[in-house]
Amino acid sequence: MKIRLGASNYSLSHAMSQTLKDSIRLLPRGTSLAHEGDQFASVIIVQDGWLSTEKSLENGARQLIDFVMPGDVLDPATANGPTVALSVSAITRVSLFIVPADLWRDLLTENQRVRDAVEHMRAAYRARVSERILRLGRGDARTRIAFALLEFCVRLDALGQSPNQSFHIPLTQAHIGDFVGLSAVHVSRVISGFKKAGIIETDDHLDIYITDLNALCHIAGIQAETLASEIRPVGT
Amino acid sequence: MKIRLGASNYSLSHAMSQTLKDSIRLLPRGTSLAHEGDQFASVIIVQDGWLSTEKSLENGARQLIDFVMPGDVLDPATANGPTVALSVSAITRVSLFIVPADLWRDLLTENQRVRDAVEHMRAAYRARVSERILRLGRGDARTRIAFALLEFCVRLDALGQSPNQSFHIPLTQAHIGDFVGLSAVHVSRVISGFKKAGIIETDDHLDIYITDLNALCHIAGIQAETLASEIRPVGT
DNA sequence: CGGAAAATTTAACACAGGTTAATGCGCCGC
DNA sequence: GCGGCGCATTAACCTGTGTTAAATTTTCCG
Repeated sequence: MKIRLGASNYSLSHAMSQTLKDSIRLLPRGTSLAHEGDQFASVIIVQDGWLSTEKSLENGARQLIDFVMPGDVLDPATANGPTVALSVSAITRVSLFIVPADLWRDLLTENQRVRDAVEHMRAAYRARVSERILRLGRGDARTRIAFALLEFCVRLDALGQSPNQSFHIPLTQAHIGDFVGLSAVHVSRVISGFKKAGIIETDDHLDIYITDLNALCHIAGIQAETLASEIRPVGT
Repeated sequence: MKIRLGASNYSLSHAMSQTLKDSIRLLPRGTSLAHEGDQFASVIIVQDGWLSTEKSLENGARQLIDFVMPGDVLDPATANGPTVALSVSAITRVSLFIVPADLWRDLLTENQRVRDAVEHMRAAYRARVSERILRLGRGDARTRIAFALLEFCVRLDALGQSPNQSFHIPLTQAHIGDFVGLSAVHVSRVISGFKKAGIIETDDHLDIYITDLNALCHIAGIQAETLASEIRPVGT
């Protein structure tokens, strides 16, 4: 059996394949996989579709922590073993592996190539999150949204889903707001502004086409090359 | 030789000890270890003192991404190999190991116990960062600062440096502002408010004593128990 | 096709927190 | 003991974004 990690597929040992067969799942859009505070001692490996991870404040305000895309590994463990700190749900229909923690540990132990791939993806995750924290803490609304769009573009590009800066994101503007810490209303204002300034165009819902990449990078506060090389789940 | 990871010390093989001897450093406060964009292919293991990791926007606004405390491992790698995405500097005098990436990989490969300890610390890191992103995106100033104080308290407690909610942090209010995405002026306003409300007391610079833990947890939007168990680098 | 529900857009108003600047305070070096 | 400097505090004013609500457009589904 093959498993997708990052942009590559990995063959597994026969024994591991047998064990993992049972952990394949196909879930409809909207499925909730875990809630903050749940016990959940597994790792999720997305093969197709998007998941979101999110947390909420007591007043109900929601913050999306990350999107989990095809090839990504989500390990929701905290320092407190099986208790998870975030909620996980399916933004689109997804296919994924749900791999029990001990099995995952075995897999990492037995397969150096997988271990290296996972290390690489984690480095990409940390870099991505650092960029996002910077803009959440210090960027204004335009900076945050511009960066989010560029992040989608780069990550989808690595999946071959963003031919020349045009790509689809399965999100509402409310999702984007919850991701960058803004109200949905303000997201609308900012995106309208980008359209009027000729920086992006949209079809339909959120089929986005970046018409002025340099302007968007400038607003986001990053150079196009830097972005791709730091953040992208696959080497160069 | 022994090395501190999390709250425990680990003995290394003789060969590894010999190799690591050369990587011990003792650096004065203010030393800069790496800058955004540098090439830096090593992992840093702090034995004593605090490091900060930070990033800046083009307009100069600074955001602290994390504090690296004794026993913590900092791996600044991005998806792009040796190019780092953040700046690292010494907030206090620090003693640390600077371990070249390939050596670090060998260490993880050869020593399962170290690997498990590192996994555990990373899970703690991810949980901590998720909590912080939530408050950066959706919390107001009081929530963010209350949470930061609690985070310090819990992390220092795990190091035995926070006897009954009183602890020292080697930071200015400007540091705190850069950490939680607020101006130094507003940090002052909020902290004064906490003092007047009888929630915390301070000596000197930033020797903090949490006098009303429940109130602070309530403002931060977290239960005291949850906080400790998720975030803390050492098991329960 | 039609009607309801969801998502977006726009406008008006409110306020949390930024900015600037002035003041105070403690510490250090000489 | 004195001057200087970094840090904290306080006040006055301003602005970016939230909130609410209403109008419009799109999507969904029978």
